[in-house]
Formats: sequence, structure tokens, C-alpha cells
Amino acid sequence: MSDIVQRVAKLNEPQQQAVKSDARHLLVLAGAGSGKTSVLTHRMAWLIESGQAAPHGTLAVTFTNKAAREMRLRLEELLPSSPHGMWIGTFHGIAHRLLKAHWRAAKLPENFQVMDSDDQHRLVKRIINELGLKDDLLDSRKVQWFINGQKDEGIRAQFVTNSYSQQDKLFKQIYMAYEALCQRTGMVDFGELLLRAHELWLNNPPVLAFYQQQFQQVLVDEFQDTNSVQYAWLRVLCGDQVKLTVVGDDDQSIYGWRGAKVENIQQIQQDYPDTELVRLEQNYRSTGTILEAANAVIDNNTDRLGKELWTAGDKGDPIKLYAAFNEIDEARYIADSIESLLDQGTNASDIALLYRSNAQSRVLEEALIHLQIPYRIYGGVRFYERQEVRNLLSYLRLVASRNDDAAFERVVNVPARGIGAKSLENIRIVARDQGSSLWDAVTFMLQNGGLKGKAAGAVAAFQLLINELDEASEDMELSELCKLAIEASGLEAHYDKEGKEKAIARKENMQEVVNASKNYETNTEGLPPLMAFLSEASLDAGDAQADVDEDSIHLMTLHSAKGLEFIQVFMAGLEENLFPHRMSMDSSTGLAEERRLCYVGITRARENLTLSYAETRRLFGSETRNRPSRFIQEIPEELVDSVRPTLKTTSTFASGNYGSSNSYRSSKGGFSARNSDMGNALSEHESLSLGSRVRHPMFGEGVIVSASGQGANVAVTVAFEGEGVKELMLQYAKLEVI
DNA sequence: AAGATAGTCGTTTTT
DNA sequence: CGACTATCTT
Repeated sequence: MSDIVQRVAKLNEPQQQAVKSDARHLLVLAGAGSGKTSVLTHRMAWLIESGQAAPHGTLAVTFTNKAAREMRLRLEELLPSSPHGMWIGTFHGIAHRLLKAHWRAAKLPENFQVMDSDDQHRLVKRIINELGLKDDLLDSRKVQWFINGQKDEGIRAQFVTNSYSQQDKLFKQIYMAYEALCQRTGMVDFGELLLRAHELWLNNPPVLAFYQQQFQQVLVDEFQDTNSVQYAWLRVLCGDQVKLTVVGDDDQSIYGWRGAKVENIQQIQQDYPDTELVRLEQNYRSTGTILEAANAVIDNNTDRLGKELWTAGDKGDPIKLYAAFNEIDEARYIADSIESLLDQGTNASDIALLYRSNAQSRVLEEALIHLQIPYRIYGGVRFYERQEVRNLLSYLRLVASRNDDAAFERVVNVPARGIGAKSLENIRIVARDQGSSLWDAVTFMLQNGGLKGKAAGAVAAFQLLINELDEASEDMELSELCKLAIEASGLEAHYDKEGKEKAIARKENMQEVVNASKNYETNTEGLPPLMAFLSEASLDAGDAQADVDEDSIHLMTLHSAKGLEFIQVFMAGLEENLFPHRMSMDSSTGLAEERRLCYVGITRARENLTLSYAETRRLFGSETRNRPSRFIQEIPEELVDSVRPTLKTTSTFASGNYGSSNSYRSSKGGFSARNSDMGNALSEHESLSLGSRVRHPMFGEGVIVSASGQGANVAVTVAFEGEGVKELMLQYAKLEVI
């Protein structure tokens, strides 16, 4: 106890108030870098050490697995003994745990399986087909989006508001069929986990009472990210006994698109008028300059709860801004900068490279590889989303649950064993007609001669394979079962045949699954190891599996960067249409959320922040020109140091694509953006600048639209009239200025 | 039935 | 550009 008292004494005044509060409901509004996680973990330790909560009576909810792991780690440092029995996890993870424990009360099969969004999308497509609704106008992804949106709001198919719109009626019809199929095959999607967990409380008073008895303290991190169901679930759980602490920051609400409701912060004060409010506004993370920039940007949003971060620290270095010719130039600049940081002795792990969308990572990676800078990507194509990993897991899922249709469809013919589209279609029809899973349909068809010779044999062999794996699993460790599945399924031979680099990587990844499974051979909270492993695979992206040892820089989206901090931060791609992203630009709420995302990005930096944008960017196969992001302009000029000064220019930025030289226009007006300064690439070639008209002996006349490289390696992109866009090395191309 | 090839299409963020 | 589909050839 004395230990924690001493530690708490080191916190600042409002932090201590939050940690020690004995209010029944506590709302902590915590700005970026104000010690939010620290307050949360200290409070948990405080509550336990002071006897206000038993370890197993403490429930802490986070949004990401990373955050949950981090919290556990920090608690281990604070508590004399490891936090045994505490409930720490994501909303989804905790919902899953509850449903596994109370599957009967939740009206689920004991071996229900969790679907990820890819499984879900396939299922939606299948239903659209089966209902005979396949139509170019019906976008399966929109349907998926719709279903998830309804579930986020806690609305089951039958309660979807009736609408006269033809589309809404269709959506509702598909949702109904989807719900029925999931129930029939024991499949649960992400939204369903939360919805069921909520219904578990509502429909089973004894179960609810049990947990209300068990939990004395519930704590929620990143509360601004809770959606309607999560909030409802919390409210029911807390009843009029359990104490609730929530921590959040309305300025960091970046998941509105996924149903998150910032309003929950106000809602909780309405629902519980006695809620104690503590604000944490002192920032301990960033320099004065970085903080000022962040404040200036977020100040452009209206409807904020109001909060101004301040720091007692130094102003620090100015923010760097690099205006790149194109995305390759941008990547090169960033990689060069990182290299010199490393040369100066910065740890790679103190450097982060952030971007708006995953698609941006490839070019950046290439530049890093070129300079042999070790990096690690979070997110992107996640480990458990890789094709070979999913295939392997599908075999295991079938072992765990024969009714797992998603897994069945995925691997019944992978590797190819002669069960083609026709056979599968027949199986689907039987399954639909008798309302069974695909597996049961096959069993039925085999008994009744519903499948013809070749396909019948192949399907029977497949069933036998799964059954044998199941039997074998009885007396071997999980990792051995994985190994056996790789061999017996034929996946190993399948990828062996490809024999290329890719195939080798695939086999390595399958081996990685074997390794990962070893962690689940013991200590699985009462679940059978296979079950525990599979649900973890669905609920956790598997980021933790990547090589943790090497000191490497971090690459990730701005979204995944939330909650983290780095000494050096690079934010790439600050261009209109990319950041803010074009998909969120047509509404003021969308734009405000992009701005909060920018705020999140800026506040990740402790000492140095480098922003960059590219004047032209190759995206979706064609060259695009975008203006610098409005967020750049929102940062006070005096805080920014332009690496390549922006001058008035003769060119303008077209807002859309342009493919030929015709659409490249010169104009006097508009935005200030550099290009005639010629920066690194063109400065030695005095007569050339972006926008220069040139003549090539072969291609004729054209306009220079971008340039990159240095010294002898300057490359220019020229839009030739009639010949299209070409990239030329300046030292070889015989270009003549007109 | 399976593989190869051509052609189309849509492109954010994540548990 | 690349993931997915439709169509072809074997």
C-alpha cells in the first residue's frame, strides 16, 4: 500500500484527484499526453491496494488489444504481485469471454465461431446470391456496412425501421436472412458480440446480478470511442451499485464512422448527474511548439467540450514541412531524414512514420528498404488476414465447429480436390432448403446420393480429413495439431508446388501459426486450447507476433497511432483528398473527424514533427495533383520551417485526375505552392522548372510535371502532347527548353 | 474441373 | 495499381 501511495504522490493535482476519487461515477477528460493511461492504471492499483476493489472485482475495458496489453504491463509494475484475476480486455474480448461462459443463456452453440469482416463480407455476398438479388446496383459492401451500422446502434433485423425506399427494404431483407444464417451456423460477427453481450444482461437477470455482484469497479479507456451498444451494455452492468470510471477526450474521437458516439461523454453526465468531472490539461509529452500547433489545428473545430492543453516545457524545435514533387520524392526525403537521425544516435524505435491510409505504406517501405532502415508495420495486411494463415485456420475452425460455413467455403476446395463451383452451388442449395450448415448438407447429400461420383468421393474425403484431425487432436498438443493440419490438408504441398519466394513466405507464416498456437496450450481461462486460440486469432490482428526484438522504426496509420507516443514523428501525405480524405470531405462532421485525426497525429510527437506532402501522387494507377492539406495552413506559420520554401507559382493544381498534357493548365491564380524554386531536383538545371515546356526528339513537345532525384539522377516526368506521360532521366534525355 | 488469361472495377480509417 | 470476375482453353 505504501508503495502506491508514494507513486500517487508524484502525480499532479488533478491526476491525484482522479486517482483517489471515491465518487460513484467519475469522468476524466484527459487531453493528449496528459497522463491518461497513467491515471487509469494508478487508479486501478489504488483501488485494489486500498481494498475498494478485489482484483477479480475490477473490470477495465479498452478498445485495442495493444492498449489492453499495455495496461496489464503497467499494472504489473505498480502492484506488488501480478494482477491476477483482473478483467482487462477490449469490449469485444470481454463480450466474447462472457458469451463463451454463458453460451446457453446467450442462445448460442457452445462452439460458436467469431467471424472477421472478410468472412462477414463473403457471407453477405452469398446471401445476396441465394436470395436471387444479385444485381450490379446492389453493393455487397454497402449491405455489410448497413448491417454493422444497425448492430452498432443495437438494432436487430426485425426492428430495422421500415422505409419506403426500395433499397432500405432490400437491406432489411438481407439483414434478416443474414441473421438467420449466422444463428443457424453458429457464427458471430464483431457487432454481434457486443449486441449479444448486451442481450445477455437484459434477458438473464441472474447472470447480470452475478456480475454486478462480482464487479465493484468498472473502468473504461478511450470512452469517446464507445458506440451505442457498448454504452448500453455498460449502463446495464453498472446498475445502481457498480462504480464507473471513464476516461476520454472528445478531441480524439476518430471512430465516428464505426458508430462511436462522442456524445456518450455528455450522456453519462446526464444519466448520472452526480458524476465527478476531472480535467487533465497539462501535457507532459510534447514541446511547446508541437502543442501549440495541435491546439491551433483543433481550434478550427466547433462543438468541442473545450479544453486547452498547456505545457511547462520548452518550445523546442520548429515543425518541419517538406513539399515533395511526388510520393517517391516524399518517401526518399523521409527515409533520408530518418537515416540521419539514426546516424545521430536516435533509437529506431523512437521514430514513427504515420499516414492516413494503408495504401501509402508501400512507397515509404521501398524507400526505407533502399536505405536498409529496419521498420515494422502495424496494421496493413495483418498476420491473421494472410491468405495462407486464413486457410490453415479454416481447417482448425472446422475441427472446432463443423457448422462454420465461412471456413467450409474457404477450404473445401483449397488445395483443389475436385469440388468445383457447380458442386458447391448444389451444396448451398441443399443447405438453404433444409436450413442446415454446409457440412450437414454434405452429410445429408452423401447419404441420399445427392452428389455425383467424383465430387462425392472428394467431399467424403474432405469430411474424413476433418474428422481425423478432430480425433487426432484428442491426444496431441495444439501446436502438433496445427502441424498435422498443414501436412494432412495438403496446404504444404500446395504451396510447395508454387516454389517461388512467395510460397516460401507462406510456409513460414503457417509455421508462425504453429509457434503462436503454443501460447495457448496452457492457461486459457477454462476454454479448450483450440477455442482460445481461434477466438484470439479473430479478435486480435496478430500484431504482437511480428518480430519484436529488432530495434526498428514504426509505420502505421494515424488511427493505429492513437494512444502511442514517439520522440520523432513523420506525418506523410498531407494533401487535400488524401488527408482530409475525399470520402470524409463532403460533410462537416466528416471533416471535423479528419481534423481530430490530424490532432491525434501531431500530439503523438514528443520532440520533433515533420510534415510532408506531394504535389503529384500516383494513386490507383494514375497521377493525381492535390493541394497541400488545409491542416498545414491551420498551423501558425511561425511554428513551421519549410525545408523547401513555398513560392508563388505559375501552375495550379487540378482537383481531379489528369492523364494527358491537355488537362495540365497554367494559371496565374489560386494557391500558393512552390515549384519554381526547383528545390533539390532541378536547381542545378537552371533553365528548367516545373511547368517548363520542353521538346524531345522522339516525343515532341510537353510539359514538365514533376521531378525527383538528386545530382546526376534527376528524373523528370513530362506530359507529352499525344504521347502521354513519360519519366525521363535528365542526363540522358535530350530535352530542349522551349 | 482447373488453370490461365483478359478485362473490369473500385478504391479510408478497425474491433 | 491490384483484387476480383468472366471467359477461354486444356
